[in-house]
Amino acid sequence: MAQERSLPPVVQRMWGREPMPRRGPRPRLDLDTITTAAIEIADAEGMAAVSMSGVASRVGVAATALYRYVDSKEDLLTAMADAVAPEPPDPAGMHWRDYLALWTRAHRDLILQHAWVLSITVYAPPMGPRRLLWLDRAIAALAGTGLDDGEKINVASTLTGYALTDAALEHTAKLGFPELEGSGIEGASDYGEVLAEVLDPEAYPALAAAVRSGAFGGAEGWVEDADFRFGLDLLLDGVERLIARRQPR
Amino acid sequence: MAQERSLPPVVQRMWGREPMPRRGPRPRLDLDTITTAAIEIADAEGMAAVSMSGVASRVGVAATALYRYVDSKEDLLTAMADAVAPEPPDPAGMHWRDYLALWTRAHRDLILQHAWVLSITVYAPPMGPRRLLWLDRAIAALAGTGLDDGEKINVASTLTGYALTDAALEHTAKLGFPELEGSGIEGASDYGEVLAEVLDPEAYPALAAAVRSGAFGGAEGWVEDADFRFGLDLLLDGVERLIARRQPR
DNA sequence: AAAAACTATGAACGCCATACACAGTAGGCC
DNA sequence: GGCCTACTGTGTATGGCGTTCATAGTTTTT
Repeated sequence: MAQERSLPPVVQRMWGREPMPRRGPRPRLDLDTITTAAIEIADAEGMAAVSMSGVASRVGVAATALYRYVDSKEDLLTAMADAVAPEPPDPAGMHWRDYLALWTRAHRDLILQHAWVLSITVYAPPMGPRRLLWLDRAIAALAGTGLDDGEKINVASTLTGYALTDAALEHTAKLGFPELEGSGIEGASDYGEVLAEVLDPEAYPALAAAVRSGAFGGAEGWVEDADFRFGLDLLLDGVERLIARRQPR
Repeated sequence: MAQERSLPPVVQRMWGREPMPRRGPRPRLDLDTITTAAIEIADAEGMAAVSMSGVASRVGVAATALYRYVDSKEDLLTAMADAVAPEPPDPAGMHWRDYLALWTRAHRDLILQHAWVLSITVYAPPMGPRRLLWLDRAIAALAGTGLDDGEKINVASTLTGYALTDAALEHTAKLGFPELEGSGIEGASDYGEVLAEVLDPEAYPALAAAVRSGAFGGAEGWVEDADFRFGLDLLLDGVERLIARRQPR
């Protein structure tokens, strides 16, 4: 209590609490139109194309005008990361497991549709209204399972992390590896060939064997979504087992 | 086969294949000393302090000299991400579950000790010798479980992602949230208070209830590592169940 | 009508990654 | 031994970036 505790301006604006100035000209913008413009740029041209001046010119102001609404570019990025999230799916009447599977998949698809999210540190605990709504729905879905609130939050965090991980993997698997651009190596199966070329079977016995057996084969035997469902089921099995432990009937 | 397929220079250098020039002056550097210098800077002052000129002046050359060893800063970053990894723990004689728990924990601790890793896209499939060695050990630990190679790799990927997720969470929980710097909000429990202030219980019923019940309490009832072990056990339970399905005896 | 409060602007700063021409160096070859 | 050639590190330069600051302009209050 020794220190003034107030939310930073951006957080307030994220929650729609735009300060209404009593005097002076009306603001021409609000945080929403700014983040929307930034998101459009990121969607179209990638995160690298998002610059303060770029966003500013898209909304029709000078670059420096943005700093009336955002303290730094960092702020803008976190606002973007919240604003991309749509409404979460509705858990009404669904079994927790079905819902969480749907929820995690939707989360992953969301990230894949806006892959630039991966280049923001999404790991920071959510502060914005939309991501918190997702969290709320996940917790709600776990009502009646016997888990305590802390456990519910942990489950949601773990699933969020999994959605991120899988989205990132799928993204690089589809679009190729940035490091290998222009080297003729493009897909996941080529990745395997690279490994085969570089790996010393004595130093990397298990991995070399896996590569030789074609575990990175890619196209052949590829089932849409198989990898995602694999890990997801792993996690949900774990949750189910935890719930069973909490309700031993 | 239509295209020349050759590894990019950095990848070759990561694997110790430094080109030995036949003529001209001997190179004063190699990739290793460069990445070592960069890592020292990142460890001491954070990723933001890693600039080409900074790294260059630390190794005693002009900034542009680095481009003889690295095609771009991106390249340097991926080399760094590989070079921080120490030797993985030795799986000899351990049960797969014990080893993977140890492995994942070591992985997380590694990231926490070099938190700047989180600001690199670590999601790209590993190409460097050290991270691939970690992957090799995880696969090796799963020998004799009846999983096929693809499944083993998926397990390792999922655990890697979990280590990342948890490291990021723990990092921000300890050091506070960058967005809230200078606002008097510092730990995880303050985070809960912020949420309480901002959340509308009607729009966020489950989350608001969790917050009120003190699920973000932080210090009280905090057990070292509890959150990490929670998710890890979730995952390993899932793996165990999968293995049981593969070997139904 | 004047003052006060607030907005957007334009110019400027420092930093960064990177391109390019050049100077210096050292092995290969006659 | 001396030239050629390939290669390394340097210096300079460029364009872009995020951000600061003083200023001009606009609207409300008094």
